[in-house]
Amino acid sequence: MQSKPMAGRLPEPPSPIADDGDETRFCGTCAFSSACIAAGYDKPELAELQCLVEHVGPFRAGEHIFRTGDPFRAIFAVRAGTVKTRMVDKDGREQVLGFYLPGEVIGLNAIYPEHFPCDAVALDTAYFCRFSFPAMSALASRIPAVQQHLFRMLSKELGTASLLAGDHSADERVAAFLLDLAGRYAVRGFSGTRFHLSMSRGDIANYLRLAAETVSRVLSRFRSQKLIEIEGRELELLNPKKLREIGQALLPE
Amino acid sequence: MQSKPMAGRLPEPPSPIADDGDETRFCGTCAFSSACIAAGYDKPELAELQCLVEHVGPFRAGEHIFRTGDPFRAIFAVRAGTVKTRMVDKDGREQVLGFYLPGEVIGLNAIYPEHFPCDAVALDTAYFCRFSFPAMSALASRIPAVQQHLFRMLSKELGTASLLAGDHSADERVAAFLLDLAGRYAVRGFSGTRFHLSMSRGDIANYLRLAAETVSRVLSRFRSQKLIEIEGRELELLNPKKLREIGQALLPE
DNA sequence: TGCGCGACTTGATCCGGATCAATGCGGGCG
DNA sequence: CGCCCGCATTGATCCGGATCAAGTCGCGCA
Repeated sequence: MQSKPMAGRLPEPPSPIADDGDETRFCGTCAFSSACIAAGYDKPELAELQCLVEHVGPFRAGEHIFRTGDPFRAIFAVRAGTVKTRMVDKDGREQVLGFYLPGEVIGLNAIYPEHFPCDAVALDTAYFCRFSFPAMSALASRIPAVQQHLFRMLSKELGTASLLAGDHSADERVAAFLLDLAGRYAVRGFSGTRFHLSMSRGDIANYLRLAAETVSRVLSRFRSQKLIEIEGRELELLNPKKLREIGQALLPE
Repeated sequence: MQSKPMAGRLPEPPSPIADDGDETRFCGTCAFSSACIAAGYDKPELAELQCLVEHVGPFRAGEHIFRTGDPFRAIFAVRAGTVKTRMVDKDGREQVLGFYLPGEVIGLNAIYPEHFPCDAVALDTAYFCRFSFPAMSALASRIPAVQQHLFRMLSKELGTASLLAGDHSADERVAAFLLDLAGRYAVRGFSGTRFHLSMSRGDIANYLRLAAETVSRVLSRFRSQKLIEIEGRELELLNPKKLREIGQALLPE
């Protein structure tokens, strides 16, 4: 499915990894980092956060991090790689709910049902930090910053869910999708103009409620209009300004 | 505070009201009720919950409870009436995000941005319980049940956001919408087969990403198929089983 | 009482994107 | 090496729902 870390043919950009490799500190780009900072790196609370986190992985492309119906015990921060979440209805039709990049968190939508309501599937080789949720809750009770951080992550995800709402044209959706990805890479410190699409055209289409052929056509047209350069899954945004005009109805502000 | 719902008697059909009128206890059907019960009705903590809640209203149809950009200070539980939330993009196009019935909570998606990302508009005469969020957070830190309840409400809303995802036919969407409303009324103790649609066809259509004409046509067809009886905004589900078959792809399980 | 307006219904036509189909491409594997 | 399979691109056709257009109903208000 996806080319292995084998550095071969193309001079790929370095694979984004959100791990500074320093065990005594917490990933600087992780979604939890601000909670950690607020708690204070030097305080004993941070040590507790360290205690309840567990590094898991690698998962290979196509492997499940969790499956629909699994009992909810933990949330996961993506340390490296990319994940899609999806629901499969009883007719077997897949519905992609979202893509998650290094530093982002999956599993929050399982708190209420207490079971995962969707699958999480690795799109390439992926590593995670696993946070026991009971321990996390307990910690949140004692450290307001941690509680606040959980509230904010949940609330934030509520906001992004409504991003793909609305009846918008294929052009708008694709442009907004590319800019959304770009922005999320940029905020984690990666390039916001050149990156690798870990997901297939089919996954993008499914996520955007389009047909794979439509996504392919729109990308081709964007390329012929010099808005992007794309070869396979390697993408470069040539004219983000114009893309933003196209996708503005779907983008924040 | 505690302004009693002024006896401005409505000549309307029995409007669902989530307020038992007992000042010393909390609305039995409210979304917060389980948190209160967990805290224990007799314990002093409940008194604190009582303190931080403020009854507001009435709001007349069309009035705003909050507007896009308002600073976030509180969340609101619907005590009576119905609310829609909506975003308006810069072209002035409206996007309905959801409808909220008595006992449900609005404003959770404003925690992260710290400003309301959408408008909340009363669809009929509506009353609310207003919960100061800073006070609520503080209380959550001391009462695990309250914290857990907030987590669950947030997580639950994440789940419902994905209800209208997916590319589904107009029939599926409308059937699922009616059953969703029915289920939400039923869980609050109201009739799950006969109820009033507080929102216009246009609002329903906007929410479901359809045209108003399409919604009208589907409802007419459902009626001719004896699946529902509908007159104006008064609705009765005649064949929920069949509706469930139609809307199954969009419904939980 | 009659007017005017907004909500709703129903019919006719149009179009964006889905679907069907053919081809190219690369990679894994026997 | 050659086969096969899944992903991607591109072209041709089709269809569900949007849009345009009329007409009805109900209600607030002068």
